[in-house]
Amino acid sequence: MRSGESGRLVASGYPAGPRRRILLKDVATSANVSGSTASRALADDPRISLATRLSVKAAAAELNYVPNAAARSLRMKHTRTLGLLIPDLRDPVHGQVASGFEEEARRSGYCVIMVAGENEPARERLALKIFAEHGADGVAIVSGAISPREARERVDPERLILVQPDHHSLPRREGVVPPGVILTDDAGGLKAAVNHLVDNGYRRIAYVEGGGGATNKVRSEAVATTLRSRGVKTALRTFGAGDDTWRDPTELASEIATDLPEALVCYDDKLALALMDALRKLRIRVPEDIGMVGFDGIPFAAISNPRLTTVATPAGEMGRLAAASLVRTIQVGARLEAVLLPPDLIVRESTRTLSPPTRNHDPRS
Amino acid sequence: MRSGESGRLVASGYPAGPRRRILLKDVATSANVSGSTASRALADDPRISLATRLSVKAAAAELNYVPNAAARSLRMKHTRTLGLLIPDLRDPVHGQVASGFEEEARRSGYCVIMVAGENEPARERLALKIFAEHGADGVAIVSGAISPREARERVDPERLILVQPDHHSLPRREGVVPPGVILTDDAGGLKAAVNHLVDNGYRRIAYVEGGGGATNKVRSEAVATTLRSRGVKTALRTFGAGDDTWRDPTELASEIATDLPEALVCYDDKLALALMDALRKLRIRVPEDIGMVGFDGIPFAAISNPRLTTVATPAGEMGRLAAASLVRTIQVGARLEAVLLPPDLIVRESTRTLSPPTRNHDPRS
DNA sequence: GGTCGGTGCGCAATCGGTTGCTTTGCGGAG
DNA sequence: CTCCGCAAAGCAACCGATTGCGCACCGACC
Repeated sequence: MRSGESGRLVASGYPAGPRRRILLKDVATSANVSGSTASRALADDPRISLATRLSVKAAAAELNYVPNAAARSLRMKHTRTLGLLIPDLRDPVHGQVASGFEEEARRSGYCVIMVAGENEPARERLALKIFAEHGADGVAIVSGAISPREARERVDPERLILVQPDHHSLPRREGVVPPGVILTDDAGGLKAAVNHLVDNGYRRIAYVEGGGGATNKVRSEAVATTLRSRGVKTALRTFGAGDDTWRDPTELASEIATDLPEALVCYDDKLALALMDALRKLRIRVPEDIGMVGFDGIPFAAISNPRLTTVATPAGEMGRLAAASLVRTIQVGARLEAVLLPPDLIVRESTRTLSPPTRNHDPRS
Repeated sequence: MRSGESGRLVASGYPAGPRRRILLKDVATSANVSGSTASRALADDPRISLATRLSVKAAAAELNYVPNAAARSLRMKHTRTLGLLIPDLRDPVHGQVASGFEEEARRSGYCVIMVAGENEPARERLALKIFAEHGADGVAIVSGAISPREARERVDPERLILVQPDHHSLPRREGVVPPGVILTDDAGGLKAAVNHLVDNGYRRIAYVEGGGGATNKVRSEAVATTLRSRGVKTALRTFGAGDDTWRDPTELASEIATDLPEALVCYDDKLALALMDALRKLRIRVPEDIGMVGFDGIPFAAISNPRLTTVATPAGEMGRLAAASLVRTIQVGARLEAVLLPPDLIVRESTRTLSPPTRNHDPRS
């Protein structure tokens, strides 16, 4: 804001009115150099003298120059853009993933195109095509409905990463995780959860299903396996449709109420929370009448009444990791590693403990 | 999948390996026409004969042609891209807005670049610059930290829309809403909430602040005004710092507990829920000892214990509307109107009623 | 047979940066 | 005085799709 500046028109990135957008050429003219020099000056090319660089930059700032990404991308063959395909931005878990992904991408100078796939293969395929058209330098698919195989056919596998905070497309073989995948050790987390229950005297434990996907299967089996390994004789009961449909929590609750287990391990927090609400209507108290364990560690699980014991997964971290991996792959060409993140059992009020819990990870001091 | 096709290489959008990406020219060659004809054929230009159009399209499909958006944008001067600047994807309200926005944009053939501003002016300015570089055809700012004035300086106001589900940048003058803005009638919603409280015998009502922003002021004043208009003598008490900082719910709760009001109207659901949790630790029961009203209508408010009475705003709808308005402006050039959406009071368990509520909007049957 | 009119397509310019190669200019060495 | 070499900056091609303009061709009509 030096005084003495005349009323020279300064255009903004989006010129108001019919004013023409400022081009590199305008900057060049204003700095008395050619377009190529201006380009190199802005890129700090050592072949351009410092004085020239400075004056070009000054001119650019003065004119409020905004480069045209389309033109640059056309020539450069990259867009500094990442595609993020995610089922539902309203879901707390997916919101966390998206947030972490965007944050990390932004930190690395990438911007992200987000599209919601809504768990519909057709939409997901369309999204992937959009990413291709826009030349996304990398793509992350969060809990995709299409198979990893198809995904890898449609997107260069080198530039693709599959993030599965709550969705395992296939039951994994023991310890084998395909490359380019980020997921959590659901089985490990659930093992800790079931151990916690058994350690505290719970015996008649049931699992409540959520959808008929592979994740549900993984979680269900993890509960069963752990129960067996602990020598709990009672056969694991499961509630749920067993198919792809989500049962109405109220209906599910009354089914459960007919022969109350001692504890319920739920597919995820959302289900657990909804179930707690439904059970309350039936005057069934948690944890007095029944124990409750969720999965995901969504924020509200920490302030529900009772506060929910849950297996918390690092959803935000998964998003961040995905973006970071993609960027690294793009920039140094290193192949994406598979990552298996450990979840964390957070013991709260929805399960009673015989003695005070040895570890309480609840971040709410 | 006709038989007889030889093993011709079919490239995908992202060719695996070193295979070159398919260009329009390749399609043209394959269909024995020029590039210009191919372009026109794919655009269904009537000047191209039907037969040619068909054969070009067949070739494009066969080769799995994916147009280069950068090249197209460069020439066409538009990108079919919308920019969405939003504070935090993890927040349930913002997630709803983002979800609605993306969905509607997608329906109209636009894709959206999302960036989180984290309530920091510097990040928001950067985001706006990114949108400009990428040539976003329209921009929506959700609850921006920068002033509407500055926003309109940085983005062509014709292409900008301000969405304020939970953030009023300025206390509005009576009934005057600036153009290009979508917001909710907070005052009206809160009026209904306070009326509900007064109608049901609540008198000593307090407001709990959330941050020191203009929204907080609007809401606080709406409560006060309604209280006065109902002839409730008790002066409105408010809890909160009065400045930009959010108080710790536990701390807030103990302050409230020293002289318990009959009901608390909270800045938003998140605060109300956190407060309910904190009050529970102090053995204060809702609604027996104190009534609770939230604001926003986030999903979890419907299954909290007790279920929260709240002023629900149509966050998803605001997002959808923003995208739709932007698209309409872009396509037909109509100036954006201002929209004031009515919120909806949902009476649940956190406020006791003298008689059964006349209307119960709780969607959970 | 020549010209007119219309249909169907192709040539080449264009969008706005980036970059390989070349040109300019200047100081110092021969 | 000429030549060499290097530093600094410009020319022009290029990225891939779109589009104004013009050309070729064909049947029809005078």
